[in-house]
Amino acid sequence: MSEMQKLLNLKAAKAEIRAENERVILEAAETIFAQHGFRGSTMQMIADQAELPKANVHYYFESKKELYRRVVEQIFGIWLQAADSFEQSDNPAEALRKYIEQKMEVSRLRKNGSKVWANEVMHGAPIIQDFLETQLTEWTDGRIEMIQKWIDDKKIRPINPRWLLYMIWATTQHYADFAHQIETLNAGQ
Amino acid sequence: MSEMQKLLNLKAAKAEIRAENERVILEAAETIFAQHGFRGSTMQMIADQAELPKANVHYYFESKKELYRRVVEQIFGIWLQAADSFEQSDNPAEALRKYIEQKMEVSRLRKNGSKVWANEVMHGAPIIQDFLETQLTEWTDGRIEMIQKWIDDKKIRPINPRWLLYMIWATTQHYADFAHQIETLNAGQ
DNA sequence: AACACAGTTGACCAAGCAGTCAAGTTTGAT
DNA sequence: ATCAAACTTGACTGCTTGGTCAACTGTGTT
Repeated sequence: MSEMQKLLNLKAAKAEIRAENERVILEAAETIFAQHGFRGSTMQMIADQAELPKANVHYYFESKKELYRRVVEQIFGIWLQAADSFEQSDNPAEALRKYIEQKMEVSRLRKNGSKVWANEVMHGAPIIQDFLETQLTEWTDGRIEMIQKWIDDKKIRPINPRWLLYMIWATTQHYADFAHQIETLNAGQ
Repeated sequence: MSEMQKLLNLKAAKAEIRAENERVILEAAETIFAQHGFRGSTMQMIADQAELPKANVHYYFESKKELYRRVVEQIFGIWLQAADSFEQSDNPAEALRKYIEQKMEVSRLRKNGSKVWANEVMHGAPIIQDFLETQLTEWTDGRIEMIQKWIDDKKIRPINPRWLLYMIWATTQHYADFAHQIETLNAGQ
């Protein structure tokens, strides 16, 4: 084994421990933050959920705020990924269906993430304001242009594209954020 | 002045002070709880917003939980009031239009209340679970029956009535809960 | 003037919490 | 066997915060 190889092996092994622990902690944090909000969550709760001592959580994430930021960033990444499925297409029905399906899928599979996002935005987006202003704004403007083109080409009925997007977000998000209310109401069925 | 009259005057004057202070505190609490969530809000913040000493807030409301419960109950009252506008009607277009208008009005005028409600439900409705199970369930089942009748009478196209209601709630609520995101995205216009 | 009683308020306390620290353990390299 | 470096963890600390309390004020009654 060369010097370089050994060093790389060590680094790789350590990096794996770090990566795995960070993953476990992020997942636990997402669950706890979704259930109790930022202030309602304690580092002890997150540590218990991750089955690690509290001090160990602090070893990997400097502060509660830093951990929260990482959780929100991760969710925004998933959000953007789903957004990609709204791909350039000449067929509005297919493009919209794919996008809505994808959003519903995220709502189902990443319920906790959706809740954390909703919480963050509802409280004025103190952490992710820059995402809203840059990436999300750009993406939205692009899709609005696309929808407008469909309208100009008489492929769909005239509608305010912005409001259409807001309605899709509202309905898909609702199933994650208000899951509890919906489950309670559905229970009698 | 009779004994009785005097006593009533005194009681009325005192009752007014109490009523006014409770009103001021409830309004302040709604604002603070909407901005910071339950755990994120402190009694000191609420007291400052109400322009009263903290001890005075505790004089009128025994505990933070009690104050929060009162805020949420108040919102549910307003919610039910808006729900009344979905009155028995043979005209689906009018009934739905009125209801949606009313819900949008509540979202606009009682933004804080809507946010507190959303927060409460998102965290599993620890305080208002009984409302969901009784009053809200009854109301929902009634409207579903009404919508189903419209469908049976061929007055509207067939649609799952429950999902229609969920969609209305989702979209109207969205404008209150995600106001910040929407304002940010609209800013470029 | 004396009293009763609702309302007001600054000072205080105990519990809970984020974050620290120093003494450990593990692992792979030499 | 020894070392280095990353990782682990129980115990501790200072600060925040919900809630209490006792002294005080204002008002209408006798």
